Amino acid sequence: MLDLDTRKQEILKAVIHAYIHDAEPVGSERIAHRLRLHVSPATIRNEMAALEELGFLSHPHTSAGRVPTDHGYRFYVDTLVQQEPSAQERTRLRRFLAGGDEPGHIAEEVARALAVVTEYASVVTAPAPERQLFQHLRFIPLTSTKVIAVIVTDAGMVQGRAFDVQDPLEPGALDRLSRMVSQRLQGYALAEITEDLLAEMVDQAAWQHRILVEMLRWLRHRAPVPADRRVYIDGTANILKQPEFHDARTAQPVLSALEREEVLSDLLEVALGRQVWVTIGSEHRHEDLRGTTVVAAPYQMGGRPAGALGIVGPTRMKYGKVISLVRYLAGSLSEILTESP
Amino acid sequence: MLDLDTRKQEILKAVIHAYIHDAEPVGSERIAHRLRLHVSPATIRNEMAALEELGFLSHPHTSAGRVPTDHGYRFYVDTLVQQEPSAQERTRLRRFLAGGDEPGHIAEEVARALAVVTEYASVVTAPAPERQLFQHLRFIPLTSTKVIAVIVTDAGMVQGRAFDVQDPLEPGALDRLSRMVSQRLQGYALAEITEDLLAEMVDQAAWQHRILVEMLRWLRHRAPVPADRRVYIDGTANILKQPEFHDARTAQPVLSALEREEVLSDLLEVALGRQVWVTIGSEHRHEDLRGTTVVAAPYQMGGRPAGALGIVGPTRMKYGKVISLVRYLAGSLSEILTESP
DNA sequence: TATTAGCACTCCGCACAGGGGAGTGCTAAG
DNA sequence: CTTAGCACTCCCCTGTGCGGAGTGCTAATA
Repeated sequence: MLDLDTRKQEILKAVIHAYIHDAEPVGSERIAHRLRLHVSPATIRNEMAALEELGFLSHPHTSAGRVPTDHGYRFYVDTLVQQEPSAQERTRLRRFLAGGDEPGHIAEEVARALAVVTEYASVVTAPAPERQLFQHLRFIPLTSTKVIAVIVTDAGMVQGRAFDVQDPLEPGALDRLSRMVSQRLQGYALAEITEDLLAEMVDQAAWQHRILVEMLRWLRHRAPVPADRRVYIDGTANILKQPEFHDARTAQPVLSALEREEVLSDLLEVALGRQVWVTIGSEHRHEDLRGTTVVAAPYQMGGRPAGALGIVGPTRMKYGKVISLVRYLAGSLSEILTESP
Repeated sequence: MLDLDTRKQEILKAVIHAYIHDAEPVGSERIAHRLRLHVSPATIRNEMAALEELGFLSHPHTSAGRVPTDHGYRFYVDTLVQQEPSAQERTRLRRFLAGGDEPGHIAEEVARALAVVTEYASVVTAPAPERQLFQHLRFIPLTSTKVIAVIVTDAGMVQGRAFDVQDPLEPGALDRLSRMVSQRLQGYALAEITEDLLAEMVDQAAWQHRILVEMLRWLRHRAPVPADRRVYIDGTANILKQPEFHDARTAQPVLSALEREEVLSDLLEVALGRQVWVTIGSEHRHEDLRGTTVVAAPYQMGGRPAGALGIVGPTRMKYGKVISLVRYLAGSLSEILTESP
């Protein structure tokens, strides 16, 4: 099943290209014309019938042309597609990325850029803070019973939060505590800071037990803190431009799904171990997305996995362009994040 | 033009209610039935013709029923609509609001709640940090040439950022600087911290000139900083459920517009001075939103204006429900934000 | 003068039929 | 194995006709 002869491959590719191009079932004649093979439409028809038998193409009705199946697209992306982003797209993306000054917003910038360039929807996770390295902690006394804890990571991220302490604290003690914790946690990834690690310190400074415990909980459950593991999405309205989603009742479930953050995280998560990952139509775990294809790629920060970015579009997607673009952008982003902060 | 006799008002109201209910042009017979007035359809027809003359109703074609115009809706919301949220909706909203723990995410929670309850799209600005009061600043030395500045506001918001300093600094000097700036700026709203204010301090500590200037720029242009003046939107997919947006080509421009943050800010900005503000169809400045109605209301934090929230739906909107809901929620949010932090 | 019954008229929406066209699958010949 | 020829299928478009909803007008009524 996996070894199609060259001509079948060529024909499948041609059908897919034609269908991607104008969203209409393609007939044998178009293919015969398009492929500069010296074969007649009848031959093409035979081959197409075979491809249908194999599950790569399908038939809306008797006298219609062929349409690729998810299976066909899968074969296509696995073995047939290969393309680099054009120089034009590269510079366009570069310019987009260069524009962003505030590093906290890089994920949004990337999402916008992807959406504009591809004309599909784009999804980007912000660099995951759990992977960043702890660098510094400082307790700042606010009132006699209120303390602000501020954490700085190696990527320059600053996060803070207020804590209540039961006993009045003198500033000197807080400074000592700050220094102690800072030294102890130096170099750990945020995700690695566990209860045990803090427990050690509690021994040395019993009276601060409560604040340390609360801080730990903050560090770990900080889950929804601004600009955190948030997922940014942009260009969802682009989906409505696709003819397969011209009927709102088809598009509605898709857009609804894309409003749910867990769904988006799921989409990107599968890409984590790989270079680029494509999920096509029925391969989706989430039912409402069965009409779409997602192309996703992870990016790094200082060599460590930091997040992922992707594209959501119709299964009839410009795979060549999108895959190379996503790969390229993930690479660029990794570079930028590794150099700058 | 503004003094419609009572019967015309009743009829207009009935037409609008019927049309809101099932999105189809409404005829004289339906109204005659609905209104328990002892009048015949013919009389209703005469009245409706008059209302059309006055610009409150219109006619898709000769033999169709009547449809409200934007003008008709305007009159309706200005003088005819009045409704309080049902007890059921109140508790439902309360529960939603109670669920949120992290205060940084209140805007998102509210957006979600509004979208779920109304089944339209919702827009919420996060509490604007410019309005919060400066409470504390602390410089934290990272390396000999890198310093983190952390600001704490009265609302408990903590924001930080790294600065490069040209000359190596000793910690004692930084602490003194922290204390000095903290004292000086105490009680100012973030937006009130101007160049002049910092300039004073520069005299007293000439060598820190650069860091103060940079900090000022940070404070003022912090514009796109996480969880900032950001606008959250949710439930955009709900718009596709409305029959008037069943054609994707109608919905696409609307959803595209709602992806642009400036547009959303504009929508909410008009509400700022008022209690609730309704923008109907053609009243919109932004062309792509001419088919929609926006209901928006501002909310306060500790008595000071902090942000706004709103609903975007079709002009054929459940005005009674939505207006009261938005008003109610803005009030609740003000309370919550004023009590808790 | 306001209301109403009656009625002609308009126009939408739908069902139906028929023709053209695109594209297939089969068969038989090269 | 390829291909020309051909019958066949089914979509889609167009035109037609009809029922129904709803209007606007007119004339009669309270």
